[in-house]
Amino acid sequence: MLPKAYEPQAVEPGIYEFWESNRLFKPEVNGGSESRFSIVIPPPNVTGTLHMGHALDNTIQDIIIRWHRMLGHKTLWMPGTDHAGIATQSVVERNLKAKGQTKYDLGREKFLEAVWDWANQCMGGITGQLRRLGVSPDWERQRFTLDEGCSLAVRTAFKHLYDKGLIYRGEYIVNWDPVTQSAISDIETEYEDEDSFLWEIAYPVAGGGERLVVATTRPETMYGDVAVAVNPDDPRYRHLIGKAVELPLTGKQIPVIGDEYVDTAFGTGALKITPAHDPNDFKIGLKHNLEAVIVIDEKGAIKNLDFIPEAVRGLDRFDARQKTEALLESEGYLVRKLEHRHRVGRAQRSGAVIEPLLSKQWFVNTKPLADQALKALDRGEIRFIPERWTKDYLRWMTNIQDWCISRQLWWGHQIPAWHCGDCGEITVEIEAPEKCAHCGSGQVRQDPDVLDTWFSSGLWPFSTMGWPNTEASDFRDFYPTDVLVTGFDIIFFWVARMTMFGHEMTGKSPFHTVYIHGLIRDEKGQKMSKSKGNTVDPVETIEKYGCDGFRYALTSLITYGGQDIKLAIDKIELGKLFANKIWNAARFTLMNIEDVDDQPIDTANLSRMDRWILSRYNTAVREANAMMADYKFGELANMLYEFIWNGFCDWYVEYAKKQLKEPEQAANTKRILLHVLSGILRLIHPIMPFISEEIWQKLPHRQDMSVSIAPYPQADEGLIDDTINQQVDFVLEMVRAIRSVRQQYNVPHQTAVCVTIEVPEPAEREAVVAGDEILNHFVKLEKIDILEKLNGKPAQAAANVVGHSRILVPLEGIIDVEQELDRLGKKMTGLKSEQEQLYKMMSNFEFLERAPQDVVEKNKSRLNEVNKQIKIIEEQLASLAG
RNA sequence: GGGCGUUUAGCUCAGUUGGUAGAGCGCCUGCCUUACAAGCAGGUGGCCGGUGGUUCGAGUCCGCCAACGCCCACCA
Repeated sequence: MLPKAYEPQAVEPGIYEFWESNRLFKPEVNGGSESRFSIVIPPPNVTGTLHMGHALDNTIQDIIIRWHRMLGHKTLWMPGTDHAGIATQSVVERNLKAKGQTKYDLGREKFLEAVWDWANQCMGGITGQLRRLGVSPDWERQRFTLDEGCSLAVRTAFKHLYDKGLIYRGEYIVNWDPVTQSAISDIETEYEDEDSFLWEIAYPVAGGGERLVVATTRPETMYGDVAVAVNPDDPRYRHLIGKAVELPLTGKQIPVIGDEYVDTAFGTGALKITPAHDPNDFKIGLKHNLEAVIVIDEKGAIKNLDFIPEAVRGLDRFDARQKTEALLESEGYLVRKLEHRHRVGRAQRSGAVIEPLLSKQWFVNTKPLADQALKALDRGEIRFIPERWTKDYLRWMTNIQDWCISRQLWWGHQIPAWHCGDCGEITVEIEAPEKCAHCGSGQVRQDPDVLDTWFSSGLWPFSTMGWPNTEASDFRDFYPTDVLVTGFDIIFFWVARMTMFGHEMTGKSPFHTVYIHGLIRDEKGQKMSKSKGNTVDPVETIEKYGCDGFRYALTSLITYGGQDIKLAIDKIELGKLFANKIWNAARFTLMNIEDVDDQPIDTANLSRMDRWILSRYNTAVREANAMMADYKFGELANMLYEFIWNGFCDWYVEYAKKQLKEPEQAANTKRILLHVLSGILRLIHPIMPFISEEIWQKLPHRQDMSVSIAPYPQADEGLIDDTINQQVDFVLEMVRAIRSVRQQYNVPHQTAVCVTIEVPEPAEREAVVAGDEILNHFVKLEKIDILEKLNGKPAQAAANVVGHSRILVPLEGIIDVEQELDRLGKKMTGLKSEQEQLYKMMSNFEFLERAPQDVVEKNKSRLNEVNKQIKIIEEQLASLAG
């Protein structure tokens, strides 16, 4: 006998172990299948911990994967982790710092060993947490972005792109993070408005008392100024173009140049040009052939250069800003300091203010790659769900900028480029070359930089499948993959890179569908973040509520439009209750079908409730498959909840109690209970894998060792019966109406009552007459009179209406006239307003003319019903008054 | 400056070919009915952000406005 309440914590770990040890997540469990289906996991950071975003993302993937596996497809979910360059290296550096060491103390080799140790130590953490989430990737295929195969893929791709001229090395302004001391890409920087100042500084014009006032948000960069630009159409300054101004505090002379870029309306209309520390100035500098003077070093400190005031040299850029301001003020160059709000770029990872810095880096020329991906989008080879993300993807791809891929880190894929010590040329090879390809010198040294983490992530859908070996069996069987599931925040970082690389390296889109889900927010709608301290730990939540309840909650909150999800604790609570409900429905069923035979359901011998539940069940099956195919997971979860709880439990199981006592029905009822329960377990399994498995193991006559490989139910259309549905639903509505009356007068549920039902409509009468046993069972009737027409009026009866029918419950002596008048009066008000609206429509000539016939008919019959109900209530009110 | 999303019952949210509103929680009432009190039954609760339009008919389509949120953009 099953325990009274479902205890997820007690069963979940054992079940996971059962799946894994039986290797049920391997595609080979459906070995003979022609159909293939594959997903690659968005590899979580190897040193990371599972957060709500992962939980949602992986639950969705697991639902899709489990469904396909149960459909019998050869299904692969490729798992793995990401080495996450900056994130991982920073952690190890921080740990070293706690010991008073830096990476330089260890040296590159020893440091990398330390990072590997750390990564290996962490590897089980995140994958263990994924297991706790119940997901079903093929762990035996687990990959790592820095493993041998992925590394080979990275070097191969790099060489391919380099040879094609799509990777180049050059000196440009990059986003420099002074904390990690590395370049980062454009999309790794985030801009936010911050309060600051606009400094106006006077640059004396050479040879005369005139002063040219520039406006800047970054006075500390002035030492790197090489010119002042004004708009050539600006009458205030036009005459100064070609002249020189003095760069305050330095004794330097710099030219005034004319450039249309300068906005005459902003600031003073004069722009200081610092090519080495501002991307726009860099462009202007190139255009005017200006030298770039680097005055801030990689740590963000002012360089030790002789033209810079001694007091400023070596200062951090923000201290230098203050010091410079002070110097300018004391020497009379500072004109004004205005409050100014402007956008400040910060490194996504470290939070440091980005220093635009001129430096030599590796870049991917992305335009040609993006073009291929865009063409594929045009051809419809890839689609986004929800569709609106297509536009974002398209816009970004269309305006794509070259991608800075080199990072001044040690942890990652070291760039497979070797510099020649003799001729200075670069040799790019997949394996380390012995000599320079250009001059044959043996003095070759590998480029010290590593690649952006997203470079290897971009190859993930095929590097994990064995590429560059295009004969690898996984590559042949499972590439391209089918669907990619992720959050919108990494469409540019990852999805775009995968499509670009996919087309370039394999000639194919790496997936045909990109399913984008919303962000998980806290119950107030705030973004969850460690710094805000509002994160909810999925693993803790699972421990507390059970994995299935949690997964149900997440799934039921997913919307068709992919909106962000506010994770309300109520919903998780509900998921837990739902699991318990399933548990108890199973408990009841199993208790009562111990001796069930293994014969098929005798469809020639079905009660009306039998036919009803089989019809509803098959409808649910049909819808479940359709919703799965359409990625409508929220609707799926809610539909199954409704069917299981309100359909199966509330009505069929209750009615089965009666049928089980009747010898001629018991055997078939047991078969039906088992059939529907087995179906429910399979239907719900992709969402709630543990409880469905736990119960599955206890089912009599089951064919499959695990529900995870049992066939997903397919609808038996022959059992879907709209007539029986409507008729039984009508009777159940009547049950509710009678219960309502009973409740109104506090009739104890054990007390049987007499009911008189007036059913003038033939169709309704047919339903009620055929369903009187149902009525009887659900409302404990002492006596039921079903009449076509009431003869006389029963005194002291409480009344209700359903359809065209009148329900009378004679409750002699108990009737409270006041209460009854009030109750019927309320009902009347509602009916009257509905009647009024219906009349209005039915008397509207244009409505009758233009509305579709079925709508007119529907209105007509509803009006009929409303009129009848009003009449009945009027009669009852009259009888009460009399 | 562009673009996107959200605005429906006290709360969290469904509502996809336009036919006048649903769920869960909460609240109120009655029940320990032999699967489940983590439950059962009954009930209360909404001019669907505002405004104009298309239509016989709009939560649902279109325009404008408002609030909140997000993304993108080199104005120093």
